[in-house]
Amino acid sequence: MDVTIKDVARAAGVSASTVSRVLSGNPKISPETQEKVRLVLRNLKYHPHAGARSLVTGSSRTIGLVTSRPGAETFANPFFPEVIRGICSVLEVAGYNLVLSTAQGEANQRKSCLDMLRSRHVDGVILTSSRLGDELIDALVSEGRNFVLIGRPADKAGNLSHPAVYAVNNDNILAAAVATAHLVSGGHRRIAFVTGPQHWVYCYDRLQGYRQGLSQAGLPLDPALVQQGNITQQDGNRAVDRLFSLPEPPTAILAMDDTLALGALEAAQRRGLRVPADLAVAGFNDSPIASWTRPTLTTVRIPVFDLGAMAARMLAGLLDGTHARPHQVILPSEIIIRESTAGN
Amino acid sequence: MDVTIKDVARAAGVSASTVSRVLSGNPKISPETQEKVRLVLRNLKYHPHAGARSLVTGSSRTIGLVTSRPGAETFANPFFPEVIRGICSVLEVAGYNLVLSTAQGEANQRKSCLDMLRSRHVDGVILTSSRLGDELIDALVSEGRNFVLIGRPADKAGNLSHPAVYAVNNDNILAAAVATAHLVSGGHRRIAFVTGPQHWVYCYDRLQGYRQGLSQAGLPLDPALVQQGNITQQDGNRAVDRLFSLPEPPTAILAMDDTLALGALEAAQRRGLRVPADLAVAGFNDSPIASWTRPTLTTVRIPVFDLGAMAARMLAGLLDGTHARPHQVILPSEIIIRESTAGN
DNA sequence: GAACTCATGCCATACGTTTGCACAACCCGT
DNA sequence: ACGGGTTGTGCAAACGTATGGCATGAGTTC
Repeated sequence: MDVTIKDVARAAGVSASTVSRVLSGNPKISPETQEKVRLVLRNLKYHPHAGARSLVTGSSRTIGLVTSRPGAETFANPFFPEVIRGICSVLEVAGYNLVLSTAQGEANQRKSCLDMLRSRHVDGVILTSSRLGDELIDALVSEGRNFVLIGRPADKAGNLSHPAVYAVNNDNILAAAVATAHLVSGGHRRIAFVTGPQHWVYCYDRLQGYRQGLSQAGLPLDPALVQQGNITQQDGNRAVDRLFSLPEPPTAILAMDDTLALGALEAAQRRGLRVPADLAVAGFNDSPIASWTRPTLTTVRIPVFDLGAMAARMLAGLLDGTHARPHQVILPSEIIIRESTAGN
Repeated sequence: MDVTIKDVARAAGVSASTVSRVLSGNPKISPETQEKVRLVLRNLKYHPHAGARSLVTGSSRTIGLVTSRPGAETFANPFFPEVIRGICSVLEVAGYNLVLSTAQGEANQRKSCLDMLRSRHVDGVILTSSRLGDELIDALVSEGRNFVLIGRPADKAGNLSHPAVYAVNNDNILAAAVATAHLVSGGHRRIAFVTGPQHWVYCYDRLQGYRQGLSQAGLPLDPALVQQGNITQQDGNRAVDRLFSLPEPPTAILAMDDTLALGALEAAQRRGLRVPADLAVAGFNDSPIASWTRPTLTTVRIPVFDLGAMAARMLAGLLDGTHARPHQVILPSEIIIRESTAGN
């Protein structure tokens, strides 16, 4: 059997409570006793029982991670491992473990997340993305749970919905507007937008940014130029096919994800279009592939590692009571201009 | 406060033990009582306290994941997210949660892994890779822990070390030998091998496969043609630089990872070499980038998702006592021949 | 109607920890 | 010598759950 705090107490000739206090660094224990207990702790290779501890303290030094992005995207671009790396880099020094939800699908994930909190008693949760009118966020708020969102809490109409929710995000609207402006500055007047499911806030926001970019340039929005699908290469292909069956095809495509941009690039070249001469293409995320395509791909770089690290830092601070700071923080993104839009 | 099993018992007019037995599906409870209790469980939104449960049962329906690969590789290729996807796909239906070790560095990870088992009482562990003479494996074996290795347990000399350890792997030796044979069949006689740190078993194995491939073709092994570094693009660059400062440079390069192959490709082209005419290049892993390079990259495809799923399946079976099957399973890999070796 | 079986559900205990409270020992100033 | 404060340590209760053994009562058999 495992060695318990009582075994240590007996071996050290003190009471269990004393051992517990030594463990928790309680200053009211005399140095000699501390030494004595510490020695025994080491000799007996004592390891605290996290379950028992959480039973009485209510906390488990554990936080949950919900990766509510669609599976295809999750592994197609480096978002997922990068954000985890960022989170771990902070959590390691803060002394928390990370529990992953293994659930797939919206309803399952919502259930799984709430379960981590209610049953497994994780101290808090990080969500890696949000939906318009996200029910999980509603539930977490109404239960008063500690959590940080990577993204932005938005209602069904796309407006900021829970202003008190801790969130870390990049300004997707601005980023898409900047990318659109970049294409405009290349002389483009008919710019298409290829996007994913609009229930994802980040998809929605990037579309808003595109619209904003157009209107700032005084360009009309042609609904036929907005192509929506899932976030796969094949959807990128399809978008190009549809766009080029239009009476007046676009001269530039802004895709809300590199995966889509890749698909668009592929389809364009298969059609014999020269990129960027006949069609400019830009993407989002600066995935490693973006610098290997021919032509290389213009894209918006998102600080994914920092997004994760900041979220973890906020959550850890929140739990330790050391974070009274702003509820929402925006990290800067950066447009990386490469050959696929070198049309100036 | 949370609703406990006693609250349910009181509301249902039964004892706590009865509720517990209903929860665990004990057949000695009459159907009527079961219904009554189930109703109250739902009404009161009861959620079991995992900590308390693990305190008495010793198990936590949780398994740990140790990602002992170097950070650079972890996020450069899709190995990490893919293997997690595979693991989760199985664990979700088996009803386990996944705890990630957040530790970095060998010693920390070893400590963190053992800690998950001893303190957090995870029921088992999956290791995503192994070292020659891996001390973590020794420790796990000597403590009699339940774990599955993705890879192969090897001693300092590279020989199979713990034959009873559950492991799932692809045959890296064979795969590298096949890749080497492919290059040989393209007429190459001077084939270089670019590899990573030899303390990783999979690096070591792929080197063995390369040697084996050479000797099967009756070719000598020239130590100068074996370049070792870390697993980054830059190391791929450097390898080419060194290889082409040799009096007799190679006509083909086999890299043990696509990241290295990418770096090699880049450096070769910067030197004005035509690939594959002047230099053939092949990699490992079939990362998405491999089909976007010019020329596209020949590579060995590893069934990463299946590796994860199989490991999870073995571990879950092991814990439920339903797995008496083989201790070591080998999954097939496949060479994907593309332009970068189209030299026949 | 007694003895016996059997299904059903309760009691008590155990799991390993933390923590409020009590208390013993000591020091200090009077 | 005495009261009043410290300082260090132990006692015991609590956290929420699972489970072996036992009590209860109904049904069965002679």
